[in-house]
Parts: sequence; structure tokens; C-alpha cells
Amino acid sequence: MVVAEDLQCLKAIALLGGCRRAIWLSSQTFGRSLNISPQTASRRLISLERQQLITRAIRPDGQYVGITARGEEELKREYADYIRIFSPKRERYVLTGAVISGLGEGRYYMSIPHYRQQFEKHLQFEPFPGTLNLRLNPASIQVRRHLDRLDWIDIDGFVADNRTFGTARCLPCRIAEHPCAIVVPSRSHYPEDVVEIIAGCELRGALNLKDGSTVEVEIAHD
Amino acid sequence: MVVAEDLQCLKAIALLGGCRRAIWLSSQTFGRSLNISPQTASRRLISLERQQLITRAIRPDGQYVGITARGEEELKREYADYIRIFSPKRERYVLTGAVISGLGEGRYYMSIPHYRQQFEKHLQFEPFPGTLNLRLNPASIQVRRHLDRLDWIDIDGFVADNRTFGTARCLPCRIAEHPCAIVVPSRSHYPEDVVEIIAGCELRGALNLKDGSTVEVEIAHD
DNA sequence: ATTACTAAAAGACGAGTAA
DNA sequence: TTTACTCGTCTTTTAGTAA
Repeated sequence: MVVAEDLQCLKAIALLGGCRRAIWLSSQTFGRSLNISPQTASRRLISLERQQLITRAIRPDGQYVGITARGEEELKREYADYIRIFSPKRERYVLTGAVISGLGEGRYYMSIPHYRQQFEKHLQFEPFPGTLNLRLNPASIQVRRHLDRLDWIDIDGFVADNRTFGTARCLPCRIAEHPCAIVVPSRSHYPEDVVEIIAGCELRGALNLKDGSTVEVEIAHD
Repeated sequence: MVVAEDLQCLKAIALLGGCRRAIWLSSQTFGRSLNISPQTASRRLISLERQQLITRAIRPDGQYVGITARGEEELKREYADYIRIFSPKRERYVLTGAVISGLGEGRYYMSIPHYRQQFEKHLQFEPFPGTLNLRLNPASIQVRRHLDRLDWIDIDGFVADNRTFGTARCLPCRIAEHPCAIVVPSRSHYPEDVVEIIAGCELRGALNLKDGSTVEVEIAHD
């Protein structure tokens, strides 16, 4: 991991064209452009060279600096981060399924404070102690598989009373303007056509759902 | 100017979705993800808040952090830098003109060590002490005007023997695979249909040029 | 568990200097 | 002019602690 200051210097060199060719600079001119002393600039350049992020050719009147493949990789990693921040793919997925009676498993887990607390932290709502289970349409099963590529929120497991409570993951979504989340325990193997959903209220009541009612779940992920 | 470490933290928050909504984090979890102690993480968050780059809501079990408009601006500035590095526009310009006899002015300047040294530093060749002057085709005069928008390399002036030697600027280019540079003294007002070019060799001889010969100058700028 | 303080330890900075 | 060292100073970090 490259420290922030070194990365800043590397970027400055890249902006001067260092990725394409060796550029001339002196510690003084370089330092001035970064608001640091020539000594610090020199030290930073030495540090970048030691990390093999740049190559240098020292001359009596300055130095020629070029960015190595490793250096460019590092910059690209950084660039990729900014792309993730500002150019989210904003893919929108919709799952369609029918309400089914759950196994009561979800309700049980939602009653455990450790889990509830974590959901509360990461989601925008205080989870209602119960879940809505859906059996997906065949077409939605495909969509469901895609969702695994997105980055889910991790829920930590824990140990209490000599029992292990496993980890889980959840993905924020919406059902008819109600903020919800799909929840998947990491261990138990769910049938792939079933999803379990938590929300801030009792969805069955709020949306007047019965077993067999059709529901659309919208995932607007970036 | 935001310091590098603060920017790194701001970016980390943005990656967690901080630009879109308030996200939950604790100094410990945040610190671990950045390889810094919880104390430092806390201090950084305080620092970011003081700079109005984030807003915070402290809770007993952590804090909710959101990125302000100013914070997002700062990140976008950084993003723009990386775009400049990796997505250069790579515009290609071509000037066409006829060889003319220069005023000898160029040759004189190229004989002055202070100027020669600077050209040598910034360009990929050791400048030949002479220049090639071209009178541009009418169509190329338009192109020439566009070139002013690109970023030229600045050549410093200096004072010697009670005389002031002015500043100049140059733009790397190519004539038939010969690396060259267009040179423009900052003071003297050139006619806009004339360009003066330096290279690593005597272009007239190398390309067998006479007065009136047509020459193409290629500028591949990013 | 938190946040955020204080104080000791570590590390970075820049002046001075040599080559 | 450079680069890059040493060294004193100052800043930053982290451990410890309180709330």
C-alpha cells in the first residue's frame, strides 16, 4: 500500500506527462508545485524510486523521471476508485415473485439483538421483527443470480451461550416505496428461487398481501 | 488545499457511498480499512468536519458520516486529474506551410546558452542552433490559432549584461519523424501565418528543403 | 462498545552542508 | 545551480484514559 503523500507526488509526475516519457524536473521546481520544500521533494522522489514506482536519471542540473509499470498500475487503481465513486453503473434490477409463508426462520433471527443492531446501523430503517418470503418467477431467478455480483453489506456473526450465530449479508432494495433489504444467511443453503426480505414495517399488512400475492422488488444498485 | 491523508479518507468515505447518503462507521472499523489506528481515524474525521468536507452525527455506537457539496467538489477535482492522466484527448493537428528564409532571429536566440539549456531539459532533443521558418497555408492559420489552447512549455527569460532576455514558449511537434518544437518568443509579435521551428538537426539539410518547399508539421497533443 | 482528550513515542520536515 | 546527507525541531501518531 502506497502512502497518501507518495501517491500525491506520483500523480503530480503523471500530470506532467511522466507516464508517457521521462520528464525533467528538479527538487526545487517540483517542490514548489506541491508546496513542499526541495528537501522533502527530494526525499519523496527517493521514496518513490525505492518502491519502484518511478525511475530516475540524476543529472547535475536536475533529474529525468519516468513512471514505471508498477507506478502506473497504482495510479490506475486510484483512478478506478474515482470511477466507482462518480460513474456508478446504476443498474436497476427487478425481481418478481409470489408471497409464500416463511419457515419462521427469518423472524427468529430478526429477534436477536446483535443482528437487529447491525441491520439498524447499515440500513435506513429499523427492521421489523419478521420477514417476507417470496418465490421468484422463473425469469427473476436469472436476475437473482446477477445480484450476487453486487456488493452486499456484510453482517457479522458472533458466539453466545456456547452457540455460534453465523454471518449474513443483505442488499438494500425497495418494494412499492418501502425501503427493504434482501437478507441471506451465509451458511444455510436457500433454494435459489426464494428470497427473504426485511423492512421497517410489516409488509404483509402495509401492502395488504396474502400468500400468492405478486410482489415486485426493485434493486437500484450502483 | 486539502492534505493528502485527508483526501484519502474522504475518498474512502465516498467509496462506502458517502456521496449519496449518510453511512455508518466507527473509528475502529474505518481505521482498520485504512490501516490506521482508531485514534487517528477519529482525528481525521474531526479534521474533515472542520474543513466542512463531511457532516457527522455522533452516536454512542459510532457515527453517521455524509460528504458535503464541498467535499464532493474536492473529490471531483481529483477525479478530473486522473481523467487528464489516463484519457488524454490526443488531438492531432497538422500545419502545412512553405519554407521561407527566417530573419536570422531564431538562430541568434538558439545560440544563447541559457535558452539552449532550457530547451534541452524540456525537449527530447538537443536543439540545433538554427530554426526553420514556415509560412502557413491559409487553412493552417486557423489550426495555428487552436494550438494556443494547448499547454505549451514555458521557457524562462533572464537578465545578463544589462540586457533583458524575454520569456518564450514552445510546443513539441514532429516533421517527418523528426522531433521538433514550435517556438514563440513571448514579446515580439509574429505575423500569425509564420511559425518558427527548432529540431535536433538541420532540417533544411536533413529533409532536402529549399525556400518554397512544402512541409507538414504534426502536433500530437494530449 | 463508542468519541475524543492528554501525553509520550515516532516520524516527517526543512535548515545547513558537502559533493 | 543540483542531489542528498545529518541534525535539531516540530508535527503526527498511538497508547492510555475519561466520559
